[in-house]
Amino acid sequence: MPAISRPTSKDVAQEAGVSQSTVSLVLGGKWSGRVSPATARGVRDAAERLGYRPNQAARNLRLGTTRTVLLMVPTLSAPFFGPVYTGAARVAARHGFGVVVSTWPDDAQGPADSPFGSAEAIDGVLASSMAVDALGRFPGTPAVMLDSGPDVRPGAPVPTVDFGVADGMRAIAGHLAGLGHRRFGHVAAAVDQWTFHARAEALARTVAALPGGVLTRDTCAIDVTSAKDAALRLLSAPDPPTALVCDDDLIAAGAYKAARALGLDVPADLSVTGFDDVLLATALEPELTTVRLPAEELGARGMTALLDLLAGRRPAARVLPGELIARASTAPPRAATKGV
Amino acid sequence: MPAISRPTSKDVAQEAGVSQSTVSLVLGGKWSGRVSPATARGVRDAAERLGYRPNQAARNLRLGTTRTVLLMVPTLSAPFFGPVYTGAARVAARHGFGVVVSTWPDDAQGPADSPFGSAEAIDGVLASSMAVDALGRFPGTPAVMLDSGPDVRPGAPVPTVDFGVADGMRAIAGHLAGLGHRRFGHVAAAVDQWTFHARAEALARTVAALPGGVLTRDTCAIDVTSAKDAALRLLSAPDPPTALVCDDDLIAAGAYKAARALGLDVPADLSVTGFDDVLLATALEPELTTVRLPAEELGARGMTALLDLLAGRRPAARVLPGELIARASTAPPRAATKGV
DNA sequence: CTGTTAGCGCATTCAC
DNA sequence: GTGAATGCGCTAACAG
Repeated sequence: MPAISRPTSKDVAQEAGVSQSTVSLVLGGKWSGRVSPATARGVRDAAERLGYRPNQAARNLRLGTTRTVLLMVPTLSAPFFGPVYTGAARVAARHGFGVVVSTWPDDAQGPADSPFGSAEAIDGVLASSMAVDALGRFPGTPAVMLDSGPDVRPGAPVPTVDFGVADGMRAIAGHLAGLGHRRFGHVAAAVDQWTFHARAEALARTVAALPGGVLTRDTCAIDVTSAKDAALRLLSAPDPPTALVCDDDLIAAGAYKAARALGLDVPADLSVTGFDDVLLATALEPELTTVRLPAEELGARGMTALLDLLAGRRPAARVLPGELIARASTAPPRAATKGV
Repeated sequence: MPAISRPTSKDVAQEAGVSQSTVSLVLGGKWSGRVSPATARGVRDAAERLGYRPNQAARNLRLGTTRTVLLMVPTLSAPFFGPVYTGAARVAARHGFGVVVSTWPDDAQGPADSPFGSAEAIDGVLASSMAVDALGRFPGTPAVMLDSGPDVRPGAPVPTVDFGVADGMRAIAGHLAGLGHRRFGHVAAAVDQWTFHARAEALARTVAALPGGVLTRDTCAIDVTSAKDAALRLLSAPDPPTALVCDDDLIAAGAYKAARALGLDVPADLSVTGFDDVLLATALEPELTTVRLPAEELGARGMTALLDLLAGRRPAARVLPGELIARASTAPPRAATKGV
């Protein structure tokens, strides 16, 4: 006795008194002029009556495609990835594709990490903010890397879409320098991702090129408490920085807290900048000067590239510029104001 | 001439000079005492050489299970769902299951909304923060509803896991009342979800039961600007509230902004409370009094319930208590302090 | 217009 | 110990 197995197209065919292929045609929506309206109607009714739902696994096997792509992100707890998904899903939907998300390395550091890799049947993968070798889980699967830096490996590189973080960081430093700042503190994220390395390097170069420019640096995890501590260390140095350049908006929130703990006013006594322009940036007081990264466009462009790849085209690498958003957390340093 | 089709187990068999079933046994890890070590080794080598990856669609079809469940959430842009995923993925991994995420209604409001519903082959669905009829997309699929309120439909209801939001709201109101507040303003989320209806009702009842209690109410979208406007309206009334109870931490951030715009100090002139206890709560200044909702545990319990369901057991509905986290955004009202 | 047939790639019986 | 045969549910040729 079979258990509560779901009805198959065969069952529908039997119920409707037709053959399986007719069912497939009707339910597949391609019966124009091939099946009589009456029969089609009967098939639909039978399917409805039985509560028939096609078996996706069988469909996928037969078709050789799932019209589904996987978006791999390092974590879902960072607000940054929501828009990336939205952008990707939007263009995917336009092409009849679906998007599912998964995290890697697994948010779930359970003892029994999935033994067989991903059980997903997918047509391609979009990997955001991770090293290229993350694709090792999906050898042979068409892939596009997002926010992971250019693929420098020889041979056939994976297409990439990145932000112009170096330019963004230069814009921040230029903005601050224009305000009169010379002593910068970099509150850097202690995260081994391309984007943070690129930010650090761009800032270092820019400050080095600035006459009288001085840069100190401390690192922290991307959370408020850790960021506050790092900012505190930077600010406690003799001859402390007049501007704190933070790798992330959340880190900037920690810098705010450090400033308050030391009785410093932002921006009068200390300028603070963030990066990413997430919701938090305008929730803070004063509102944060930061670099807006077009996260949704990253997802959209990435998906476009992946669909191109699936269609046999080779998309070119792309860089999406960031945009400096000057708000209320930056101002001329006290010394400079005094000096003028 | 076939294109770049991936190698199949048949190819591996040929390469290794054995039969398909031997390949399946070896790669499936169940060859103990059925295949000679030498043969097994040969198979592994051949698979490696060819870069063989089993076809998941075929595997899923044959096995009748995908060991994958879908987590459906309304949006990925809200910080709340990251932990839910983490909790769900953790217990899923422990049972050899994977979790993929999808949003619904689609974040991607593209013109061509996915015509065939989800193309995913899944064993079950975990639906968070949505109405029961969202499950209409997956009729017959085992499902558990999260943070969606009890399933009041007769018959075989869907198992649910919820937060004790009513108790949480009562705790907030009680805390504020204990501080001496009597005039409350509810900055409510204009979102048609069970959790917000429950919050509104609990607050209304509690204030109504409070001698001298007065409640005004305004609604907004869950974003800073909209929340600020709503708070401003509440605060501009004659005889304004001394405490603003916000439906969400982000809304509380908007309330902070409204207070500052009116020259009111939080908490001296105005107490503000949030809900959820997301990262933002401690990024704000002063840190926010709020109710912590165990989001990760919601995911974990939900997945446990779903796995029970898949195993043929019927999990009981569960309610996870919230916890009042009193921080620096609440204090006695001026009038009360003066009165003492 | 409709039914019959074949096979997608895999895991699993059952012979040998 | 290993190979041949079978069928999961579906779609797309091809007959009729």
